[in-house]
Amino acid sequence: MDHSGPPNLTIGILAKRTGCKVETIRYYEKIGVLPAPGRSSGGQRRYEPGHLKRLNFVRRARDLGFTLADVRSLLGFVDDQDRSRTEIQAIGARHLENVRARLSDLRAMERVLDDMVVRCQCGGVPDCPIIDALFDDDSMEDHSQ
Amino acid sequence: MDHSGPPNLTIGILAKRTGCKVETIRYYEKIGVLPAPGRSSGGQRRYEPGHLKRLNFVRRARDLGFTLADVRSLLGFVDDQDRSRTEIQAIGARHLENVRARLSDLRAMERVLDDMVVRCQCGGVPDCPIIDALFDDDSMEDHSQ
DNA sequence: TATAGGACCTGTAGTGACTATAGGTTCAAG
DNA sequence: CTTGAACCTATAGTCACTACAGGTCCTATA
Repeated sequence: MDHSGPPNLTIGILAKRTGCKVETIRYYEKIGVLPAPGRSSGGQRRYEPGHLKRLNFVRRARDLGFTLADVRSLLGFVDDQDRSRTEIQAIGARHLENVRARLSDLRAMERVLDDMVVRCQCGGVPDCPIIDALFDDDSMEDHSQ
Repeated sequence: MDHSGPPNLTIGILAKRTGCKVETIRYYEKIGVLPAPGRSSGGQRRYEPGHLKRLNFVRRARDLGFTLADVRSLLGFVDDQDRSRTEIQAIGARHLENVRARLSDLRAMERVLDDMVVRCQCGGVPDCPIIDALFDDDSMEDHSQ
């Protein structure tokens, strides 16, 4: 009748709830991003709600393209609330810049690729605009920036 | 007075001309993307203009985000001109789709990050919108799409 | 209670596309 | 002939996982 006991969060359930793979969870534990949980008598991992919350944080940050190093920093702020909060903004802003740089690269790629694919009604390699675009010097000289 | 001899393209010059690092060029040779050049009497690589052209192709394709596997395929078309040219377009089109998917992911990231950073005038971790956004469930539920 | 089979365990190796390092050799200018 | 930059090979490291091998545990059903 006592169902207030431990929620018996196995690694598989945690995986399902967070969208992480089981191996990834073990990997996060190994590299110290997720604290080691308790174990069952047979040695299997048994998690608590805090783990779920933290893993969701990690997954979400990763989805946003933060590196694991960034994630570690961000978790540092969570774990040690006394650290400067402006650093949090700095990480966010720095990452936003990264994302915007990648965006502009990708937009340039899209433009060139679209051009290539649309123009490609080629009758063979010697006249293929895709191949040509890659061999010739003009098309991509500085898409970065 | 004979300056029609071999252009003495060393690996360093090739690197400078293509924007590749020396190590990357040796790596491309090892994995078979760039053919092994001749050697000097002392065993150093001496390239010919064809290598420069091919390496430029590889670098440009990589810049456009093609994988090395794609590059290998594309070079296959160059090396064996009898293969179906529709495959070239297929590779281009498939890659364009990839690029567009990455673009839409990045745009979603940008939106969320910008939001986070702009709103972050936080006075500490407990109220930091960046940290909150990562802990709470709502903000990012499906940016992929 | 026995058993089947899914979930779990550890440890290691592989992925992609390089990059870095160590420890040595060659080349070309002065 | 010497100096030092550029080259050589081979190996290990990077990031963020992913996959595999070879085993153990847990639990639902017969």
